[in-house]
Amino acid sequence: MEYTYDDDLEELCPVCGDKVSGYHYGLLTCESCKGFFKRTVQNNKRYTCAENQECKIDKTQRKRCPFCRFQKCLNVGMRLEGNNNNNNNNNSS
DNA sequence: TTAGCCTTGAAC
DNA sequence: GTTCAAGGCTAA
Repeated sequence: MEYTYDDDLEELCPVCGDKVSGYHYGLLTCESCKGFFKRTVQNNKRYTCAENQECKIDKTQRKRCPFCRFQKCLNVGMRLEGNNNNNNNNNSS
């Protein structure tokens, strides 16, 4: 058995770093990001970053910066509707 | 407002 | 008929 989950594990959200529950919106994300992304996009939520929109999204700061969290969601390639955002991510099956 | 769990629908 | 994903609802 190899315990290589020390640096980065494939079973972690590329957004917040929580444990993924499965494929959501085209990416492996956690239930939190799923509900957050849905609530944000489906309700046309509008957040504002108090800094430079470059906050580091972690499991502790993700709740502090919903704007940067949502930004990262799109940055990793999440899409709710037929929104096709051109973004290339390194993901090989 | 965020996270989690449950239910329903679609695809295979 | 079964499996996976998305959506909805509830709880903290």
